[in-house]
Amino acid sequence: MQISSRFTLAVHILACIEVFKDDYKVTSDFLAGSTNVNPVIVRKILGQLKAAGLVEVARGSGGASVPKPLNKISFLDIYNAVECIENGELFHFHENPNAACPVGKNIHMVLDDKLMRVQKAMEDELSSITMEDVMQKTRELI
Amino acid sequence: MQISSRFTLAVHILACIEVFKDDYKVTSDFLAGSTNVNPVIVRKILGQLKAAGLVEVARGSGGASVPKPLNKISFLDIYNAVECIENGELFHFHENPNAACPVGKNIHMVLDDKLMRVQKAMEDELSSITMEDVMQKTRELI
DNA sequence: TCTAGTTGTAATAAAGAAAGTTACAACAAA
DNA sequence: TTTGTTGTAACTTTCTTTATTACAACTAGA
Repeated sequence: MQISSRFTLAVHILACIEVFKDDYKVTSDFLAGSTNVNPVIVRKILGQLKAAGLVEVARGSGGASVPKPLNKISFLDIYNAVECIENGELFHFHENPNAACPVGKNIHMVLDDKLMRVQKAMEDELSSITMEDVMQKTRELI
Repeated sequence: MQISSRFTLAVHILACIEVFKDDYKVTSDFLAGSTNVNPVIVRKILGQLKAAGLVEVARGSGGASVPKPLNKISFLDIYNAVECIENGELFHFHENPNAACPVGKNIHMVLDDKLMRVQKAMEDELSSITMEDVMQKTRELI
């Protein structure tokens, strides 16, 4: 199972806001045009980013902006903002293993810390990448 | 989005085979009892593990066994066996970003290597954990 | 050889998540 | 007041996961 495209979409949106901030009012329709995604979906993601303090959205007049320095916005911040993971756990466990079986009874105790190590390795790497890195490479390529 | 429970299920199944190998014929029904999962699902996962060379399953007479040393079976082996990820990519990208937009045109070039770093960090951690670690802790707890 | 138990697999259903779409009230600036 | 935008609800479509039933193919042992 893959991590949903909301994450790459959110990064794309933040990059767009930054690239076009001086020349355009960056509305959900504008962003929908660049991402090729439905404007309502864009607005939902903007809402999640806003709740996490990663964007500001002008009600009524329209347009989004980024209120923080880009090197303070990590991929982990974005991931946590848009990827609503149950209990914050990356791995989904099969429900109700048989407590009458010595393996079933202990499987959670055995695996939980190991799965958490894997999740943490991924999150650590996510937190090492920022929107500043994205913008640097984007500007190189433009 | 979470990684499907097939992974934890597969680890549970391998642990069961190992714990009960001397005392029981470990059939899909037996495993279904311990995991509390439908026997057909268990057989599907056994099929995937078999295709990856991680178990052997006796056709007809029934029963599964592990043909490799447990320290040679990493979580990454199991993950790759059961988690059928599209193109092997952890992150799902939004389709067809607008090539007429400077951001949309370059978003893949900008993100692909960064996303791969995250995926690799996760896979490296997965490959550092083996079924031997699982069995050691399981035996401690039993 | 026959029987009993098991595997492999197809077909189908049920449930949940993701993404698209339409519609519209609330809002703010000109 | 008009115009364009946001926030959100409601509904749909599509896809994935898991469950379930059914059964042919298979093997060991009686």
